Amino acid sequence: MLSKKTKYGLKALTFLATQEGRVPVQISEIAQHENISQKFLESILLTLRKSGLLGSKKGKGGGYYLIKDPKDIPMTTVMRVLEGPIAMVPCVSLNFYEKCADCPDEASCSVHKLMLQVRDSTLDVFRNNTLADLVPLRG
Amino acid sequence: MLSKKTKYGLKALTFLATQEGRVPVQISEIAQHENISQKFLESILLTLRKSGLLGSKKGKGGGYYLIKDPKDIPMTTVMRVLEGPIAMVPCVSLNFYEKCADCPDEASCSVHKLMLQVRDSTLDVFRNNTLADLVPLRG
DNA sequence: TGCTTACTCTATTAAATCGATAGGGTAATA
DNA sequence: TATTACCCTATCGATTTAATAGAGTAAGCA
Repeated sequence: MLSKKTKYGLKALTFLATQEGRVPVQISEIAQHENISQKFLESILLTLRKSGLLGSKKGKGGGYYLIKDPKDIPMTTVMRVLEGPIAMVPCVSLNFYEKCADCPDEASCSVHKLMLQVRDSTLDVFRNNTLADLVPLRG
Repeated sequence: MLSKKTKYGLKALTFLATQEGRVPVQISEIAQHENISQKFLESILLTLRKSGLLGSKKGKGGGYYLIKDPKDIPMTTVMRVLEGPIAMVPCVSLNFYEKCADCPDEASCSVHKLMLQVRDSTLDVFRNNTLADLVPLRG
């Protein structure tokens, strides 16, 4: 299951990507527009800022804004920041690898074999999408 | 994350698929061979039996056995029984569809758009694998 | 019949995670 | 210097997960 944190984070990023230029947008505006609990969104935007995807400006006229062009933000990066590992099992994770305690041999593990394929296909999707691809075309 | 329930279930099914014929295998034997808590495995095997993937035999010489040929058991079925929805979000699920409470329009939802692609690619993997494909070749 | 084996089912538990909320702190700006 | 709006910590209830305990029941065999 995709966590609400990730879901809200994606929506917030998409919303910021639709803004003209890099004008700071207030948390309250994003929260209202996307139907998100404002306080919860605060912590999510904080995470995104710390990861380098967003910048922030304090005081009047402040808010959050994208640092890079949406076209240059691959979904692999976004997903790893928000959701963590892309793989369903640590033993097939590229960035969060961990050996299974119970499994004596990865090469002959049926779960490993299957989950490797899932990881690769999911990774393909995220690599082929940038934040710009998520923005709906305006009619 | 893949739950341990699914992980253990997959290992148990794979183990049963390596057995000659349809001889019942005791829970204790599977648990021991795959390093799984026996009691936990019990409940998993029960689920698999109720879903029609496994048969069971009580009393002496009893145990669990595959009902169908491993080649005829697609991973989509197995995953849905053990893990539930394949989609990461209910609004793109084929078998467990549910509308998002917060999202006014799926067609213009960035999360929906992305997760649809992930679902399709993951589904491809599961459709192209049967239980037989998970069994390691014996050297 | 009676004993053993091994599956069946319910209940309980501890731990972890999730989603949300509360409330004060602090930096920047007009 | 007052206001705005981000920053940070703590807490909380609900849910889920993984595991455990223990009693019940059907099947086979002597």
